[in-house]
Amino acid sequence: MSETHREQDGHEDETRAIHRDKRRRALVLAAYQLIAEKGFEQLRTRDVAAHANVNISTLHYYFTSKEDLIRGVVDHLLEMFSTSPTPEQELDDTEPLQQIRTMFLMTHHRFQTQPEMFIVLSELVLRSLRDTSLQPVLQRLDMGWHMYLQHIIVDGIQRKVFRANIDAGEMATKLIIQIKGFFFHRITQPKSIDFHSILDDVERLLLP
Amino acid sequence: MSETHREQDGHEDETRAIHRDKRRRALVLAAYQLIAEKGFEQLRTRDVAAHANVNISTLHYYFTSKEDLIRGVVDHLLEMFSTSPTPEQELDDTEPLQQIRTMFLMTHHRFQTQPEMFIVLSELVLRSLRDTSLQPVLQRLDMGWHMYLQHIIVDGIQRKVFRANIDAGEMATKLIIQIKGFFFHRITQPKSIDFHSILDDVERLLLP
Amino acid sequence: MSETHREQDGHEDETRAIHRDKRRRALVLAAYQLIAEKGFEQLRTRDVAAHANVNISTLHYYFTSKEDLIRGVVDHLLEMFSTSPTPEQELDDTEPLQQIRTMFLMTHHRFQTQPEMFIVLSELVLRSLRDTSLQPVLQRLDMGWHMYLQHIIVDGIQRKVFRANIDAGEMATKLIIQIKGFFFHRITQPKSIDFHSILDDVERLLLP
Amino acid sequence: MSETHREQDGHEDETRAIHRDKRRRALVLAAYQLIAEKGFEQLRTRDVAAHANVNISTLHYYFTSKEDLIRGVVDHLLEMFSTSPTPEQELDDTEPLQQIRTMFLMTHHRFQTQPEMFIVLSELVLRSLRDTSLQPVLQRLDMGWHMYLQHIIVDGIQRKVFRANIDAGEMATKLIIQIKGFFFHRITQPKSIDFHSILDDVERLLLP
DNA sequence: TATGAATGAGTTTTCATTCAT
DNA sequence: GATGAATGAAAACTCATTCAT
Repeated sequence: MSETHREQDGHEDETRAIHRDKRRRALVLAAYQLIAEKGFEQLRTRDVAAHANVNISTLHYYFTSKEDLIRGVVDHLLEMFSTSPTPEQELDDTEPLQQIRTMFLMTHHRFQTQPEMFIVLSELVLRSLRDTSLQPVLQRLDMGWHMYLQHIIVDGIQRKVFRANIDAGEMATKLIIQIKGFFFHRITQPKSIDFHSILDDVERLLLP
Repeated sequence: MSETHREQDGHEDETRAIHRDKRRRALVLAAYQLIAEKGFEQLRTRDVAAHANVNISTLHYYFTSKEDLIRGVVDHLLEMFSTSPTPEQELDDTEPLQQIRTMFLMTHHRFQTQPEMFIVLSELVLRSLRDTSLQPVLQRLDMGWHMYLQHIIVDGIQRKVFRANIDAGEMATKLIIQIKGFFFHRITQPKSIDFHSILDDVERLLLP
Repeated sequence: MSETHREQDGHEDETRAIHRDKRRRALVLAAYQLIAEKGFEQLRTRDVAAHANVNISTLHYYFTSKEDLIRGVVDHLLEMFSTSPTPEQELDDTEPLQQIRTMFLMTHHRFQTQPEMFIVLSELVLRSLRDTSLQPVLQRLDMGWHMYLQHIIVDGIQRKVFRANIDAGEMATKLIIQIKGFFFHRITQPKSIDFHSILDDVERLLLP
Repeated sequence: MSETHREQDGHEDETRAIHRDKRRRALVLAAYQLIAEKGFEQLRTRDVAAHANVNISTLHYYFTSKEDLIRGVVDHLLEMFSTSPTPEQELDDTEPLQQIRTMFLMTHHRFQTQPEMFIVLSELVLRSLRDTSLQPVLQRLDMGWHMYLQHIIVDGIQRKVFRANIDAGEMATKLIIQIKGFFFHRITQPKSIDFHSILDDVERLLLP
């Protein structure tokens, strides 16, 4: 019987898939924003549903449980982090130092424009202390970042732009620590330091 | 019944005050440990009471509310941070560089022996995003730390041990950021870097 | 779309009726099996639909409500009970004692091969305590059975195979009670007694 | 401190234990009656709490879960069955036949006065098909009954009141089946047969 | 005819808090 | 001081049913 409507079904399936995706996205986004706003401590499925303008049952139609929804948020966050600031294609075009700079500044730009990203990430970091399933996810995120930086640094050493005696892996970690520290410190001391000052130090560490 | 012991009232008051303090401490400690273990998200007053071996009503006898108990935890944490690693008296005795080193190593030592302190602190930092009453508390904590470091750095500059062109306040902030970053990074990447390597960089930033 | 096939409407109606019946049957059967498996307490329309490989909405297209579906199950059960073991046509051919025996053994055979029938029936018996609409249905089922047995017994008495002083109606009830008791006891004590032993007693009650 | 109130505490503890028991009993009784009234299918913790005149939370203060409450009902039912109709002490005093009779009549009397007992028991029997933890409980109940009857029958055979060629164990089972069958049949056919008629048959089976 | 989406009303369970003793 | 008892409000989750297509 479905065969008589095959072409329509195809379209309908597509439309439905899109609709489904939309709703899921809306719910994940609502959850994401509420986590940023209130933390996991005050995250309520009701609020999420309300923010997505759907009934609480609808939330459970798309996500089997609160944890399932949170998994959706984690995926969303990962996606956000993986999008813009890893412009690998430009690796050969630009000077290594400039690349480091760009990366720092892009990250900083995201602090300003999308602070929720870092808040939700921090919430997840603390949560990973209890929820072991988060650990590999966060480690992969760090690793991707680390590898990207290490790559640039190795390149810089080879080009003799950076000091020869740098341990690239260690240095990459140090850069990450600088950024994490800067952000985490910012939460309590929003105006304590200029990000460029950090960047200057970083350059000093890299250049001969 | 207090009437039967009227003469001893003075002593009893004292005893009671001590007892009261003991109970409060026990409850705060239980809460503190549970926050470190499970985070605010999973903090339950019943669990706190159970860990302190008292009835849940007893908890509410000593703390009017859960928030009141958390305030107690904050005070406790502040006390812990203010105790050992601010040996101000030794400021003149020692070399500034050695003081910086000692401070870094003492903090690191606390990471190892009392990781809960940093976990609870992190939980509070995130919580301060919503609970504004925490902000001044955490700012004061940072400030105390900052002033201590700034003091050493100024001293180091005057003694010409440190570079002359250092902005002492900014540098103090940078040191704090290094430590915060190191700790926060540790949660997800426990074995990524040796703390001494960070310390080496810090020295390089300070020395001429 | 039905307009495009207008001429075939007659045939289609038939096909549709058949299809409709198929679907209903599939749903009823799924419900029947799930009641046997999990009881009314755990009967879920979603599970029924899933077992029949249709969408939950499809279930509601064929049955206006859960209760409607259950009515379908009752009808199905009644049909099952009315099919085989009432071979009325053979009544004159066989010896009354043999007929009783056959009936007992056929019922027993159904215990073994289709235990769900008796489980679902028991569930319905208990349900009839609350759902009065079930009462006449179950009473009719019993009555049919009773009349069949009574018929045989009367015949046996007339043929002087059975004792003359038997109250045929009462005896029929007693036989039913034996079977019901045997089955209900079996649920908790599956291996406590051989069915033939019961049958022997029954014969003793009937024969002079 | 508790030592100063030791005697009072003792009394209080006692009073509390009594109170606690009362509440638990009230809740179990409410559940028991609601199961008899509506079956497990319609058993709601809210209704139970309402019937016991307590808040739903109070129910959960005394029973960790609905299943826990049901366990309480099972215990209650077991207690009810174990109380009156096992007058073992009179075993030697009375004639075996009279004992059998008494037992049948007492059971019948309970049918009339406390039909819920048998309804709840039947609900549990069906539930035991899914909840295996009920199986040993119900088996023990049957076994106790069985042993009691077997005991009487053996005694009757020895006293030459009963037929010599009786298999006491089997006969005990048959008697139980008669009673179960009678009860279960009664649900759908309340007025189909006189219990004494069953009893007469039983006597015929036992006596020479 | 069939279904994915959506939901209202309810289900058990939890939890901070209060009360009487 | 301390506690067992009790609870209102809310939590996540469920389920039969409806609706639009």
